[in-house]
Parts: sequence; C-alpha cells; structure tokens
Amino acid sequence: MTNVRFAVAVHVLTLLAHAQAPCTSAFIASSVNTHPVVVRRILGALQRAGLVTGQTGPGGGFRIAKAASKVKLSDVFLAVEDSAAPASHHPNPQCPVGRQVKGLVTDVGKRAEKAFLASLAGQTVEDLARVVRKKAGSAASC
Amino acid sequence: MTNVRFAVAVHVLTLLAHAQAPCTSAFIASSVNTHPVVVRRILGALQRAGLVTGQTGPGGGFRIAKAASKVKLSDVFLAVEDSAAPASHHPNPQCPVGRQVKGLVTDVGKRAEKAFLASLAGQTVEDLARVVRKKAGSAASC
DNA sequence: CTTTCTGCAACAAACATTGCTACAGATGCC
DNA sequence: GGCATCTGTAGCAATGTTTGTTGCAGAAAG
Repeated sequence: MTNVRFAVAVHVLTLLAHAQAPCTSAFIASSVNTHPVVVRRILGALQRAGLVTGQTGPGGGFRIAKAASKVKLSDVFLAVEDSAAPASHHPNPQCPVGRQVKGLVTDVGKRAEKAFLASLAGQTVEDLARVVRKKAGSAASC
Repeated sequence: MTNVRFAVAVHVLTLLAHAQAPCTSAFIASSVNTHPVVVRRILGALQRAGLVTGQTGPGGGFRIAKAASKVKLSDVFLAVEDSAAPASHHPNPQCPVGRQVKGLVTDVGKRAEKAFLASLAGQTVEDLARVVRKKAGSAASC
C-alpha cells in the first residue's frame, strides 16, 4: 500500500485517546509532522465514521467519540480506506478463461481482505494507547 | 489497492496451466486485454520468482515452471507486489507518542499482511484452473 | 465583533501505473 | 548465412492518486 492515511489515523486516535482536552488540527499536525489541512481531511473521514467529533471555535478541536477500547483498528482502516482487496482487471470478454478468472480473482481478493480486516479487528486503539502510556509516559504533548 | 498486477498474474498463470504449448506475450495479451509489453513486464516478475519460464525465438513463449498445484496464490502476490502492509508515516521525532505509535502501527500492519498472505496461501493456481476447466471447457484459446 | 477554530474547494508537485514504440539479442528454419 | 519470430528492456506520454498548500466561508466563545 502506498498511502499513509491508515498510519496517520491510528496515530491521531492514539493521541486523542491520551488527551484530556480537545486537540486542534495544528497541534495534531505537529505531532504527525504534516500540514493541518491534511489532518483535517483524515479526521473528516474519521468523523463521518463516527470515531471522532470536531468542534469549531476557540477552545475547540477534535475528541475521540467513544471509549478507545471500543474502536477496533479495522474500523479505523475502513474509515480512511476504500478497500484492502487487490483490484480486478478487464479481461477480453470473448475469452472464456478470462471471464471465469476475473470472478475467481475477485473472490480470492475478498477472502484475503476479510482475513486482513479480521487481524486488524483483534486490536483496539486502547491497546496501542496502553503500550504508549507505559513506554512514553502519560504526556500527550510533543 | 490500485494496480491490477496481481489479477493479471493470476489470470496468466491460470491460462498457462491450461495450455499445452508455450504461449506468446501477444496471445496472452489478447486474453488479458492489454499490451504485450505489459504482459512481458509482469511475466518478467513471475520469471524472477521462478514461477514461469520464457523462451525466445520462433515457437517460443512462456510456460508455467512447475505444477500448478504447487503455485500458491501468495507466491504469485509476492512475485508482483512489494508488500500488502499499509505504509508507515514519519511522525515528528520529538513526539514520544509519535515515535511509539510508528513502531506499533508497523507491527500491526505486518500482522495483518501475514493474515492476508495466509489466506492467499490457502489456494493454488491449480484450484482456479480446475474451476475454469469445469465451467469454461478445456479450450485455452479466446 | 474579533479571535480561534473547523470545513472545504482549488491547485501544484511528486509519484505510480499503464500503454506504447523502438530496438537489442536469442533461437529456429530455409 | 539470412530471415522471421520471439523475449527483454529502456524510454516516453497519458492518466490517476496522494500529499502539501493557500484561501476563504462559517461556527462558536468571550
């Protein structure tokens, strides 16, 4: 996979699980090492998935929307990524082998994606936050 | 995933498992519905992985290098794709949370990739070829 | 009504992917 | 030998995706 949205999303959620007060996109961006708008884009996706809430105005920012122990990493993945399955191709429709293979490959990809997501579903943001708390102390800052 | 190399690779190997004689890249390309050079690029990767052999000259072309029942779909995936794990990002090195999370996300991704590949490893090219033979007849052509 | 935020559109730069041309080199056949 | 048929690979254009950035509308708090 080439994009880093999942890694950033997990990073941000772990950060928010740590935090007491709402975090601004500028603060988060300095931890993630990117631009605040990039953070807002990813948090927009997490918001649509019901994982975080954003509040405008002074003292506003983002909060995690529910207990970190209820946020599975598969939820995070699906919030920021369309699919983990390999893409299908477009075989010559006149080739009987090609027609069949296309369907089979799609099925194979879906099964593998399911296994991928099941692995992610075995861990929650809280699991990561616990490790971080232990090793990095409880400071939420940078 | 955005690229279709895995789908094409599986398609081609199923085709080769069917075929009696070597197949030229032009023939394969007409089944896959793409350009012969694209086929040769992907078959180059499969060749480096020891899954197919290519022969130059008249009457040449590509053959499957071993029994289709010994070619796991995970072998095919690894031959044409670097990794199935989500990419990592580059957090601010001064942020203790970011430093920790980066490592954790990498581990999580590797575990999920392992599950993904294990799912693919449960099927071989022969499994697909068998279904195709049943449903599409034994004609290798288009 | 000013300041501090998010939300979003619009754009540029960088990169990945695919299709294509062109050609070097291997190989079989006359 | 000379020719036709292949692979192998470099190079290039077109397209699409991802990321970083600017700019601005609108919500909310004091």
